Amino acid sequence: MATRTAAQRRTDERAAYDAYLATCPARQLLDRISDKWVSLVLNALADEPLRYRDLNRIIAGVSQKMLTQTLRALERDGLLTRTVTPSVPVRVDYELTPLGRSLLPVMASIKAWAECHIEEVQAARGDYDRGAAAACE
Amino acid sequence: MATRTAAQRRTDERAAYDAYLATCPARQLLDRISDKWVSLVLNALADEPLRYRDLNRIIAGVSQKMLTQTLRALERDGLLTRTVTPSVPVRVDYELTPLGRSLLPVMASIKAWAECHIEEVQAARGDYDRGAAAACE
DNA sequence: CAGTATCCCTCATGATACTG
DNA sequence: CAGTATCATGAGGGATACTG
Repeated sequence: MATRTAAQRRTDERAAYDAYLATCPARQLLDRISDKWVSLVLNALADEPLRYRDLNRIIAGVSQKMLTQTLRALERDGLLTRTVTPSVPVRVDYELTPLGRSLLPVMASIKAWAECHIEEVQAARGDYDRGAAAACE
Repeated sequence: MATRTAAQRRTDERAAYDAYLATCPARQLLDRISDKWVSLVLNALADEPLRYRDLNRIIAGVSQKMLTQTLRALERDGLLTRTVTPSVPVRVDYELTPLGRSLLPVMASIKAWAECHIEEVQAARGDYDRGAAAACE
C-alpha cells in the first residue's frame, strides 16, 4: 500500500469519495458548504480579515445566532481562523485559511451567478406561472 | 431613462443586485441554489438528459418528495426542461437549459471541492475537537 | 464588543400510502 | 413509471435578554 505514488493515492481518494452517496462524508461536506450563510461569509472575507461586527453589518439580515453558528462551524472545518485580541472591549478577527481560500473562487462564482442571472430566472418564473405549456401550443 | 444604452442598463442592473442585501432577489436566488439537492441534480444532468427514476437512483438517499420538489423549482426557474412522453408507462425526461448549463461549472466545482478536500476538513475537525488552541501553545 | 442562553415557532424534510 | 397527498418530526432560525 505504501508503494503507491502521491498521484495514485490522490486518484484513489477521488474515487473513494462520491457526493452522490448519502453515507459519504463528502456528501455531508457538500451539504454544509451548500449554505447561504457560508457563501456570504466566505465572500465577505475574500479581501481582508473582518471583525464580528463588520460581518454582521455586511451580511444584512443575519442574526447573531446564525452568524456565530456559521463562523464556529467554518472555524472547526479549518476554513477560517478566529483571533481574539484581549483588549477592552474585546476584538475578534476572522480570516480565511488557505483551505478556506481554496473554496473562495467557487463561492464567489455562486454569488456572481445569482446576481447576474436573477433577471433571466425571474423571467422564466413569469413564463412558468403564466402557463408556458399553453403558450407553446 | 430610456436613453440609457443596453450596456449602461446592464451596469446599473449589476449594481442594483447585491446578494448581501436580505431584500434583494439575488439573495433569494442564492438561497435557492445553495441547496444540496440542487447541486446534486444539476451535476447528475451534466452529460445527458435523465429520467426521473435515473435521477432517483443516482442521487442516493433523496426522497420522492424532495426530488420532485427540487425538479419543479428548477423547471420554474428555467434551469431545466421537463418533457413528458405519453407512452405507457409514462416517461419523463429532464434536461438542462442553456441557463442551467451556465450554472453547471459552478455546481461541478462545489461537488469536486467537497470530494477533494473532505480529508483536510476532517483533519481540521479533529484538531479543533482535540483543542487546537492548547496544541498551539 | 462579541458573544451565550433561552424560548418559540415555522418550515423543510422524511415516511408512508395512494393514483393516473 | 412518475408522480401526488397526507401526516409527523425536528432542525433551522428569529427575538429577546443576559454576560465577560
